[in-house]
Amino acid sequence: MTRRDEVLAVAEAVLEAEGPDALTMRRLADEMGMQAPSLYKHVRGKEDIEAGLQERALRALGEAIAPAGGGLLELATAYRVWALAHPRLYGLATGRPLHREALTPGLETATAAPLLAIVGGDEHRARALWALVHGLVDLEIARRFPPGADLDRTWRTALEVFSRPA
Amino acid sequence: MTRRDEVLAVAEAVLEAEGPDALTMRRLADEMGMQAPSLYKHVRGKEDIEAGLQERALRALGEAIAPAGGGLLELATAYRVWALAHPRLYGLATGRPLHREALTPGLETATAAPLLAIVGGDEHRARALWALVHGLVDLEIARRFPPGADLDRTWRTALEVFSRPA
DNA sequence: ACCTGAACACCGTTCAAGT
DNA sequence: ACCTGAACACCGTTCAAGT
Repeated sequence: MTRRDEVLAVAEAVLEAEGPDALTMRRLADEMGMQAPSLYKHVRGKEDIEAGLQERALRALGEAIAPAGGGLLELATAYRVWALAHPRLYGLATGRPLHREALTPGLETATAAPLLAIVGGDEHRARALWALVHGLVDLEIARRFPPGADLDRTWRTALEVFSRPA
Repeated sequence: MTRRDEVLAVAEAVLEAEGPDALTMRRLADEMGMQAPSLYKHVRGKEDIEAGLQERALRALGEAIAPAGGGLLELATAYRVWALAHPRLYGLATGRPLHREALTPGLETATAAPLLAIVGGDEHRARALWALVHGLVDLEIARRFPPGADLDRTWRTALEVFSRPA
């Protein structure tokens, strides 16, 4: 556990518990018992922290959906459950451009592998499926569906459309 | 054109041209030839400005997709074109909770009407379609698809899945 | 190698005061 | 009714200085 990883762990906890506004350099420093300028000895800046959180998010999401049994429903459910359990982290990893240059090579592909596998290796269908699942999760996290909407049913309907054979 | 609407028009222009970080009270005041505290005579605060921008976004998006001919492809294309032309405004209106209490009554429903119509009035299918289209647009705006991805083809594939009869 | 205090150029917002 | 200057409690980041 390097000092940088400690910063990232604290950052993830603060982000998830109190939201992006609470994720400030001064707050992280405080949490680690140091002054804000000292953070820059362990981390390049706030962008660097966000890049690190994206890496952690992809890794965790990938692990969450990988062991899901072969079915589309299982995969989608695992995706949904993880995203709803880590909404801010999920948003950080999908709602803005990836810091790809800072990512462990192959991580992006590895995370997406279960999606690709379930559509038989067709990358276009995999992207369409990703968009569907991401859209559902994103709108649910942002509470953008109408207040009374039955989201379980929305998910079921959406997945039925996708599982219908070509 | 009330003074509040002037603020919103300036805010939209700044947001779309330079991104959310440029959207500051001081910048807006400057653009209008006044000091930052004076803005509070025309607008309740930054939240109020964001609520006003959401209203403008929904109205404009609704107008953009309403006249699209009956086809799913036309509707989805109009949605995509508008969103890509106003990416930050689109994000403001879909990437965070709606300030529903500040919205013109019926606007949310009116904006969604074309989506609902095209699936024959089935609200669950309408939400699934919205999630799909939103997911595609959101990931495209955030440049989250792999660098070389053929997004036109992704859209085509996604819409084919949806148009297949039940 | 790691940490500090002071500083710089910013934020959103409040408030007394002016016209 | 509208605008201002000063102020408050914040930001991210740099830098000289200490150990």
